[in-house]
Amino acid sequence: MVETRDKILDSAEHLIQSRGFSAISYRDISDEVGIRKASIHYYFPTKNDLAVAVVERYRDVLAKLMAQSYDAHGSDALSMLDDYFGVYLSFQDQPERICLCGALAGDYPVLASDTQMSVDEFFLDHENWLKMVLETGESSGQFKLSGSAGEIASWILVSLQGALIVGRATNSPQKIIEVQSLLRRSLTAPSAIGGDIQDAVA
Amino acid sequence: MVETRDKILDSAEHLIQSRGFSAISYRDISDEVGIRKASIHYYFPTKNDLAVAVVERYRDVLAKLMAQSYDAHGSDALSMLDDYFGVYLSFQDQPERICLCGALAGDYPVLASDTQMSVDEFFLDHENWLKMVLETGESSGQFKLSGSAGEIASWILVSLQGALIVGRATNSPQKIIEVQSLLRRSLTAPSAIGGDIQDAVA
DNA sequence: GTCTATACAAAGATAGAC
DNA sequence: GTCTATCTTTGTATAGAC
Repeated sequence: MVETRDKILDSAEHLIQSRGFSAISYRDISDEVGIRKASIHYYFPTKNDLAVAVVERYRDVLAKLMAQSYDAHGSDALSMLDDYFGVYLSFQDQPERICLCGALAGDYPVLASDTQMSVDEFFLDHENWLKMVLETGESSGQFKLSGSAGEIASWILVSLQGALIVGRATNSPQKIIEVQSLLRRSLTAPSAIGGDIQDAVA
Repeated sequence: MVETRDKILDSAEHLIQSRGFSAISYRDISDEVGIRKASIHYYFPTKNDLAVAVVERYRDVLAKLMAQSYDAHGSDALSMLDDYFGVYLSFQDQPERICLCGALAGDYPVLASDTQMSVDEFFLDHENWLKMVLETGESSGQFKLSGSAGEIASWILVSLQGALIVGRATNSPQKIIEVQSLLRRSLTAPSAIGGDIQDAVA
């Protein structure tokens, strides 16, 4: 049986992803869950309490996914990268939604400080994990890095977050696939293959 | 002398950039401009009217910048690209702000349809201009494209927008410089220079 | 063109019955 | 735990005087 608390979190999560934190209300959530506004306050006294809980749960889900990916193929950086891309690919059949923390980052200055901290840590989690993946791939020879692992990790993150946000506004969900393809290429192709070598040397 | 209408637009613009569209009110603007709420309604009857006007002005400013860049060095793609990067670099000394249309894209589903259209067109303007720059650079040999010009134009746009949004949330304004450096490298370096060639051939 | 005044709806939040 | 009822503030928007 699904707890009321979880239903509230589910509703809040997707409403924030779809409309943004400032634009949603206790009324929106109570309509969806089928309870009264006051009942939400029982679980989450303030809107900020709700925000923190939603982000923490979201962080955990993603952290588990990343940990599982590492367990499954911790020495295969390309597979881990593809697992990470898969998270963003899953937004394709929910074109109204973007990453929860991407959405909250849009409202960042109006969030309470503990919500800000959670969002911040979400991004750092991902950057650190991606950095590990890139270093693994560089060691194994799968990747050829054109900059520091940390910088490229950050680039991957912002590219994908940006693709979700801009892609939603331009009705182009394929942006995510395109970005993934280009990122993959720039990491795996040391370029200058075949006919290009002459140009590179010249 | 600065018109009241322009003061309102100035205030609305930076408030949206800083806090997001849903989070700002006529009161916020009236406080800043020093007039009454009702006076804002004289110029912009509805909040949506205000949003459209702010976006249209912003679009025009950027379109003029891009046109000027083309006039100044229409055959030097690298200079045009650096001009474009300069727009995003200018956010470094205003760390609370992001691109107006990046901010509005975060609220996209709750915007009225004509505001949505303007935001959409803003992004298309930039993609098209970047595509032209990339094609120019490819023709002249300045750039070596690892995908279609359109795809890479989109990638540049989403990378920079993402860098602004995530960079604000992680207090890392240097993300913008890092992304620019990596983008520039991936466009200008056919990689495999010097010692790397052996690896590429192997 | 800017103001005061106000209408009306919606917001977050709390008290207290059940 | 969930409800009804209510408080208080804030929001968008309008009417009409000056």
